Formats: sequence, C-alpha cells, structure tokens
Amino acid sequence: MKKYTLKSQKPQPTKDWALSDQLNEEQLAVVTASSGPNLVIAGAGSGKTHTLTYRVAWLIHKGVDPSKILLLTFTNKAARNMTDRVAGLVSHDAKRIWSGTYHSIGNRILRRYAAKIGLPSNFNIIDSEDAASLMDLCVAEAVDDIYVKRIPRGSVLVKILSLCINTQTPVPDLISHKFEHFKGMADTFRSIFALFQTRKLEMGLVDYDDLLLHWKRLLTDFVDVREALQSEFEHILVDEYQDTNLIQGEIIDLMSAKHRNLMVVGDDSQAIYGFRGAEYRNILEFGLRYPECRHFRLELNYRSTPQILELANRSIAFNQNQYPKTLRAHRPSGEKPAKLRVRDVYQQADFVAQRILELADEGISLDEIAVLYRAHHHAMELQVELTRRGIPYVVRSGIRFFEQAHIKDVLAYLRLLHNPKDELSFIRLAKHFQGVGNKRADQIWKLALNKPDPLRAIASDELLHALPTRVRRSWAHAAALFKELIGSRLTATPDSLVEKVIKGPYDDYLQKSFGDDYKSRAQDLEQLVNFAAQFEDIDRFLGEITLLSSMSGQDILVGGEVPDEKVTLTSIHQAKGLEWHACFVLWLSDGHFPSTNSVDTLEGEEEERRLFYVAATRAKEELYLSHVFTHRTRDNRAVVLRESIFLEELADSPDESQHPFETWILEEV
DNA sequence: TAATAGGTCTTTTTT
DNA sequence: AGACCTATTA
Repeated sequence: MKKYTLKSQKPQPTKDWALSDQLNEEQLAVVTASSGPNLVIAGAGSGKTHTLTYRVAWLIHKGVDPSKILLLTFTNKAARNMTDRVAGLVSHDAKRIWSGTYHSIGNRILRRYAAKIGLPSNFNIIDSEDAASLMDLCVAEAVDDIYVKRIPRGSVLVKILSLCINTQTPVPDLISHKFEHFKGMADTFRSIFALFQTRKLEMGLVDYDDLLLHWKRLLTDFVDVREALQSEFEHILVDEYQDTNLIQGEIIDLMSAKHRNLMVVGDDSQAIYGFRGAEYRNILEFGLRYPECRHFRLELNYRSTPQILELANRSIAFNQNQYPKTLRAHRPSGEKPAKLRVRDVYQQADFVAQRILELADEGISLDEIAVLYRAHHHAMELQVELTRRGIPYVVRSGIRFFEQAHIKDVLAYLRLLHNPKDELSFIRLAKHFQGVGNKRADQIWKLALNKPDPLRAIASDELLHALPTRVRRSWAHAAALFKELIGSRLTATPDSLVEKVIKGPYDDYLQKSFGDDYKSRAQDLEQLVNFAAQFEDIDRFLGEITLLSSMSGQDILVGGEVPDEKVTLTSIHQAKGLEWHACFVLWLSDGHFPSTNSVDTLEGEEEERRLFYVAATRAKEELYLSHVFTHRTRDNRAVVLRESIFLEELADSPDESQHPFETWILEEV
C-alpha cells in the first residue's frame, strides 16, 4: 500500500499578516468582522478602499475560494485596482474573484443564462445614444404619424424608462411624480416601451438597464438560476453602496439571500447619483432589512489637512438628511483653503494656470494637481489656456472615447459581425456609403433579412443587382469589405478586424465627413487598433468597451506620446474616490454650482451640496475655490453672478478669521 | 422621392 | 460634438 498525500487547497499566505501595521483599529474590526451582514459607514478619506481590499484578502486568507467572492465597485477601473492589490496580498489566484460594476457583472452572468431570457448569448450592448435612436424608431412604428410630433424625443423617453426601471416605479407613477407635463401620455409611453423591449430582444441587443433588469429576472423567475447563483457566491461586498439604486439593491439582496454574507460600504454624505435613480435610503435602511447586521464606522480621515476637513464638515452640516458623523483629521495642520473672486472665466483660467506653474516650481508633481467642476463646459476656457501655456493635462469628463462618432462607426462593423441581427449597427454603417441614407439602408436590410444567411446576403451579387446603378457603385465597396470580413470572422483577432475596416472604404467617409478633423480622428482609430489588440476575441472586446467607464482617450491608449506628468481636469462625479495634493474647484457661482436645474427641491440642493463636499474632500493640502462674478451669456448679455450659496453660507460670521477659508484678492499688473 | 449640405440649438452629472 | 430642421440637389 502506498500513501499518497493530496496537497492542501487552502491558500498559503506569502506575506506577513501583521494586519495591525497596515490598518487602524476601526479598519481592523471591519477586515476581521465575522460573516453575516455588515454595514460600514466610511467617511471621505478614511481608507475605505484600503480596508475593503484587506477584507477580501483576509477572506481568501481564511480559505474562501476567490471565485466565490463577488465584489461590486462603482467603476471597472476601481475593480481592477482592487483585484490587483488583493493579488499582491495573497498568493492565491485573486484574479478569480468576481469584481466589477453592477453592469459588467450583469453582463457576465447574462452571457451564461441569456437563453432563459430569450436572448442570444452573442447579444450586443448598446449605449444610451443607441438606445435613444432605437426608441425613435419605436415611436415611428407605434404611434400614428399625426401624433408623433407630440411625443418627446427618444433620448427623453429613454431617460424616463430608465428611471422607471432603476427606481422600480410604474410608468404612470413616475410621470405624475417627475414629468407632470407628460401627464395623460402614460399609456402611449407604455406601448412604446413595450415595443422597445421587444425590438431589443429581436435584435439581440441589451441596454444598460437591461443588464440589471434581466439579471433580476433571472433571480426572481428561474428557481434553478436563483439557487445556482445564491450558492455560488459565498461572500458579497459592495463598495459605494450609497450610490446604488433600488433595483441594484434588490439584486444584491437576492444574490446574498442564502449565505447572507453581505458587506456594504459607503458614505451617505457622498451620495451624488440621485439623477440616475440612486437611492441612498438603501444605506440608511440597511439595518432594517438586515436586523442582525453589525455596524462599523471609519471616521479617521487620512487624506486632508484639518483646515480642509473643517470646511467640508461645516458645509455638509447644512444638509438635514444625513447620518450624523464626526470625521476626524489625522494629518497635521496646513493652510486654510483659498476662496477667490475672479472677474470672468478668462481670469479664472489665468489664475489656475499660473498657480499650477507655481506649484510645479515648488516641486509638486502635475499628477498631484486636479481641477474639479460641476459640468464639462466649465473647463473649456481653462483647456485653451493650459494648451496655450504648454501645461500637459488630461480631461476626464465629457464625451467618452468610445462614444465618439468615428469610433462607434468602426465598431458598428464588428458588432454586426458579432451579432448579425444587430440592425442598429447595420443602419449606422450602411450610411457610410454614398447614396445610402435611412430609407435605402432599411430596404437593404429587409432584402437581406429574408435570406438564410443575412450577413452573406448583404455582400451578395444578387443584392447588388437589385440596387439602382448609382448606389450599386458605392455598395460594391461595402460588399467587398463584407466578403473579406466574413471570411476571417472566426479566426481574426479584434485588432485585425478593426484594421481591415479603417483601411477600407470607411477612410473615404472619414475624410469626407470630418474634414479638417480627419487627422486626429484617424489617429484615434489607430489607437483603437492598439487597444483591440489586448483582447483575444471579439466577444470580450465588444463586451467590455461599452461598459468601460473611463472617459478620456488617454486611459484607453496604449503607448502613444503621453507626457509623464499631467494635470487632471475632471467632473466632480468622475473624481469620486480619488485624491490630489492640490484641487481647484471652478465656477462656484450662483446658478452654475449649484446648478439652476437642481435647486428647486430640497433633495436637489442637498445632492449638490454633497457634490461640493466630495469636491472639497478630494484635496490633501491645498484647496482653491473660485467664484466667477461676471459672465457673458450665449446671447452676449453681460451678467453679474452672486457667489454660490455653498460659499456664502460658510461665511456666516462677521469675523473673517472664523471663516473656513481665506479670501484672496487678485491684482493684475 | 430620398440623400445631403448647411445652419441653429442644445447640455449637468454617467453605467 | 452632435442632433434636428430646412433648403437644395440627384
């Protein structure tokens, strides 16, 4: 008889687990908390991500199989960072943990069970722009011509439907609550929405909301799927829980119903996604849904000076709806934040640019400097000024790399190859060919659809001959390209497919329709080839890019001549979770921040104030708050702007030394 | 009849 | 930067 020893499957820690060196007492309690529901209220800069990372590592260290851990984060980038950090802490294969946004996890799960919902597993994901144009098509189909003009645009309808889904509110209720001007149209809307959902299923398309909606349906309508998923994930951890909405909250409750090992982390003071249906009652009422849950608090702030924290704390105290909390500063004393009054946007840009150069002279890395603002266009003049002075910067707001027209154009070809039922992509790419518009594209699609292999039919000679001479000439280019693409569809890598498209007839279209912008767009497309090269197959490539949250091209670009150091220009929303040595907050003027659209309700105003709180708490040492006091409106009227109430309310004492900021006077020489 | 070119208006924030 | 509307062209 021979003894054979099976090696232990338990992970072996490679690193020294002296946790108390890495974590404070509050954090340690969270990391080593026992199983079951755990609620962590974590103030800004309290090491929330750090703690959550250690918690995951600790679980793996204790023997939990990484593939049975589900970690939900707010962006996919955050997920990647945390997974990498966990991998650095445990020897075990941390890559196997399920981490990502709700939408990307929903995508992964849905690929597995697509058939249950009546979807092909090669479904394509559409962004809100595509969803809006499909909605327009549905309006045209579902509504009599004479009434079409009375129906709001597709983008508005998509927004309404999206809110209904994310807040789990029936259409009529939402309309009477938030869109009173559409009262009486609820039934029309409902029939349009029903058609919209049907069309997406037929075309094998899924929008952002469907990723949540179908995921939830899998859990509620299919017992076998529910049990499989509930058993599969032993531990579920949710970051930024204050920004989850109702359907996300329900999904998590369903997913964790069996093991009930659910740890949620968040800060109600940083809830800034109400416009997208986020429901911070999820976090406030967590204790009601899980009466046995343990409560933890992280209240020691490692990020900012006491002066910055003082300003942030005093500001957020003006909000009525919140968990009372005391955020304590750990860092030594620093300078008071600066408040400045700038004459106009150009002076604001001058000030920021000049101050950035001074900071750089003092030895502060440009990577440690950020400019934060409420709305993308608040930074336009600054972008011009930074460019003029040769200060390198990245913009992390505005249109995303993958949302740009030329990128979406090229991707449309790949999407159609991946899912030949994707009519939306077909219509988009068909219009690249001279003489083809909506009507002709529709006609070609219908001709091809009846054929056994629609993709080949598009490229067939038969179809070509059915077209009028003029269109036939240009469509011959399309047919040739398609023949080539179809031939290599199964073997080709994503980057070679992208390359085939951009080297083909699309290049002519690009030149013709973008003119002087052609060069930079062509460069973007080259970068797209590089980016695509990271993916093994189209499946993964297409699956990931629509869900990629990063805004700027620079995050996407591999290689290229990116400067080593650059200032970050970002919307406050995009700045969540990040920190810099010095932060500039622009446009703290009445009507701009808080924005006019938000201030008519208390909820709106409080969310704006939380936004201001998030902005202020991004700064480690220096915080500059700028009030633009004169401005020219679009119709060229000069207006004088009061300072933001968020500044005004902080200066409630006649004694200036009591103000949480120092007022700077600008002098021009 | 349908495509396209040119002018105007819009926009908070994002998965 | 792009969508929508209108006028012009094929």
